[in-house]
Amino acid sequence: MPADRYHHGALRRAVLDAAVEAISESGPSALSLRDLARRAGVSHAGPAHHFGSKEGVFTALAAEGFTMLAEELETVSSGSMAELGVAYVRFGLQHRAHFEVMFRPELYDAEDPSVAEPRERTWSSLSGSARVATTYADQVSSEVTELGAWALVHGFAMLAASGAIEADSPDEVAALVRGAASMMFREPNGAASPREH
Amino acid sequence: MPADRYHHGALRRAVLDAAVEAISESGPSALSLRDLARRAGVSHAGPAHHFGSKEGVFTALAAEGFTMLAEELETVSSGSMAELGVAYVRFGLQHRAHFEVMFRPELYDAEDPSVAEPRERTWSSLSGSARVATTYADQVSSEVTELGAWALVHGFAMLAASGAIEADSPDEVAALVRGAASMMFREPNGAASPREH
DNA sequence: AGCCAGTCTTGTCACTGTCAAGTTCTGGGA
DNA sequence: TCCCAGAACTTGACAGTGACAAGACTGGCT
Repeated sequence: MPADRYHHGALRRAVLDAAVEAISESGPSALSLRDLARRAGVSHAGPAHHFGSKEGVFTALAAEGFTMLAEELETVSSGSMAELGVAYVRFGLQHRAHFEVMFRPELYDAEDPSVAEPRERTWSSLSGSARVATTYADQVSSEVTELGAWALVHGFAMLAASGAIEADSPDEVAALVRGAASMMFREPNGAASPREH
Repeated sequence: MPADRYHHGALRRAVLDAAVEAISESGPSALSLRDLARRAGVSHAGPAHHFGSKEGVFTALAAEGFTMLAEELETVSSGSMAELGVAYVRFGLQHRAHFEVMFRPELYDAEDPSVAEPRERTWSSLSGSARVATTYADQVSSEVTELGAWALVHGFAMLAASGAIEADSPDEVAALVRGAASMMFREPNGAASPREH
């Protein structure tokens, strides 16, 4: 459908894509509805009309992000904590724009069902795997292992996304995560573990 | 020094305190220089004049935050990874405003020496402790243990600060961190640190 | 006394998010 | 076929923002 029509017809997608682009360029705090409007070829109030407000745009982005992440984690059915962690971090690097919004809850409406539902799904993937991974050995409470798993993985993702970890490629970060996860959960250190000396 | 003088005399501190207050109320992205000016009892361009720009205010806050954190960690000389983690997370909860700015590098000039120097100090506290804690047992590379330690601790701090972890008191979070750290680093799970080495 | 570098103020600019009111389009009932 | 209710966008306006230039005040030095 041509861009010069009065009814854009695909404003929602156009705005969200523009938002991802804009956030990738200069972060979520620099996002401007008027800029989105320009990128989508629409009048300055178009985006706000469709999403209600700026917060509405962020909420839609967060919902989309959590949904993608949940699906991503659910395909990693190996049950290995290390592989789940790798997937989590990989997602953070691959969809940086979404990821940055998702974990900045003051930007959007975190209670909105479209966000809360997939967020619960990602959480149960992680905590479920952590529970299984430590059934064998430990006397630590399950709360500790589950939250510990999430914290480890989330910390890696945050540090990698903020540039605090200097790694040339996502694969390098993945190797780090794999190593740390198997260290914490005493999983067999698997094929991908770092080369031994 | 009276507040109605032309030369305020303590504008820097007044603005930074106002910033901490404002951020505690509604997050860093809602911070407005003009609001800081009002809180500090100063004309609308006062803060920007002193700090150069809004980024300058954030840079000063980040510098102050990393300095406090570095000193905090350096007093935890027990060498126990668990206790370092507790201190890290406790700092994040106690100085939430500073903490939120510190790990949002797009807000400030992360290369500024006033930020970079204390940031290096906190990092070496953490990685040093991680290195010691795993001297005994592991065959994992030191990069993995050091970054793993940081990620675990940072992840807890982020999740706690963003409200993702429901804990009634900082002490509860501290207990979680202690548990997860000793799980990962195989430290004795007791309250105190390993005295031998 | 005279000056001057710093400290803060005033005035203005382009830009932002939101809202109310207007315009244009779409689909479906008669 | 006509028409019209309402959805999809636009237009216009408002208060608020960060940045900058230019001015006003201050206190210390000679």
